[in-house]
Amino acid sequence: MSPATEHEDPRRAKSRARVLATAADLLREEGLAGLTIEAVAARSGVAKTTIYRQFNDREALHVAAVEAVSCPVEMGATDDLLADVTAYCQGLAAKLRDGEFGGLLSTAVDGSERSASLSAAMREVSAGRRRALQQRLKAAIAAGELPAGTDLEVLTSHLVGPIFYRRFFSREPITAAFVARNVAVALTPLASRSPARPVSRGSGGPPRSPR
Amino acid sequence: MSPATEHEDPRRAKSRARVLATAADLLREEGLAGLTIEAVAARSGVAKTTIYRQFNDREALHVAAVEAVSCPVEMGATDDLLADVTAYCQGLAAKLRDGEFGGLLSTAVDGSERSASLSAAMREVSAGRRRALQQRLKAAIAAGELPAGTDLEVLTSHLVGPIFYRRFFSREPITAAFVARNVAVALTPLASRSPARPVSRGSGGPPRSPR
DNA sequence: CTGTATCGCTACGCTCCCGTAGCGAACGAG
DNA sequence: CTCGTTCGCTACGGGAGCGTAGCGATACAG
Repeated sequence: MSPATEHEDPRRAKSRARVLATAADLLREEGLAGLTIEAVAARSGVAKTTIYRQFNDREALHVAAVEAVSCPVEMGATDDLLADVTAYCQGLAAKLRDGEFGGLLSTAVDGSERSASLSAAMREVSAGRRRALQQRLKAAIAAGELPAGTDLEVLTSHLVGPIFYRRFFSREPITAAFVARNVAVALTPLASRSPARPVSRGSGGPPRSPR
Repeated sequence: MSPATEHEDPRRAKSRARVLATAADLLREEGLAGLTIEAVAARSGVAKTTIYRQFNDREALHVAAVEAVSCPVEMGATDDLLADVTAYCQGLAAKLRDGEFGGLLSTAVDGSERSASLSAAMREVSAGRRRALQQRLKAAIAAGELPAGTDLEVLTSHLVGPIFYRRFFSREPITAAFVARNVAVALTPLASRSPARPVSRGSGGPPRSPR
């Protein structure tokens, strides 16, 4: 936006940080309906006028709040593809479960339906989060851990799609066991059968948390 | 609720139908924020007071609207598992793409985060929609089209999860080609290799609709 | 035909939120 | 130290929406 990273008045930066943090809290606690400029002002201690000086309207604030919580998931790089990907998906599941991320995302889903800028932000945040996964899978192909013709688009969908689906639509608990099974089923038929690791179904997590 | 299906005053039923239809329209067009009793009254022609006589508050109306549009997807029962499931998923994708269903669901995602009753409604609608798919897959196991140990929970997640993920999170277009590839990748490694149908990757839909 | 349920209408008090304006005080940069 | 920016504060007019109350008119049931 501003040409280069110019010196920004620290007061301005501090205000914005507090506003964005408060906005995220409000979205998480009360949903899209709870994000009002007045509520943000009251809770953050930043004056309403000051907020309007940095954000044109509620939507701009929402977009900024979503972008600010991009929430990357770490990706290991061992020689064990299944372990790396499983760890990644477990990390993603954990962030969706109890982080502030899930509550925030749900508001963005509704907002994106009718706001081009929010929709774009969602697309970007989403793509950015999957990038690490994509790269690991590409490396796996290069290393021969996955067949050359593997459809990465579909494979990543299989890995992360079900987690989101459970979290926001079917609303069943995302157990570690489910995530592990999900990854195993997606990868095992593709991976060159390694001799030492049969990847039995249902492995990986606690033996199946009852509820 | 009422003991048996007692005779309901047709006036009451008609009011409710009009209110629910209008509520769905409003949700689709303006999101969760657009669902106000006053707006429903103004657009539906049903008086505000009448609405309050049947729905306690905005949330009750939202729940009822979501339940009313349960939107089942048809499931074929030929002897071709891949074809049946692909058709099902294409139908689901179509409803999410351009039906009123997608816009409605997005509002329910946000609402479910903070409303137990909406969350329950989502769970139920979700489960109901998948039931046909589950049954077809179970029949496939019985018929030997799928191995006995198949994890149905994970498999259905692979089939429908990616479609929802694309629609609401990554916000990429859900092409027929993608759906077809998704189903093929999920089913092919499991299905007993039928002699006549190699299921090449990328098949099934129109050769890849550009946008 | 008669009683009852439901309707639409109007009006009300209340709360919340929007977005803007003008002010003096406080802070950071040079 | 001085200048310019940013801040917090107060105040305002206006618009929506909530949920309730009371009214006569009307459509259904027996």
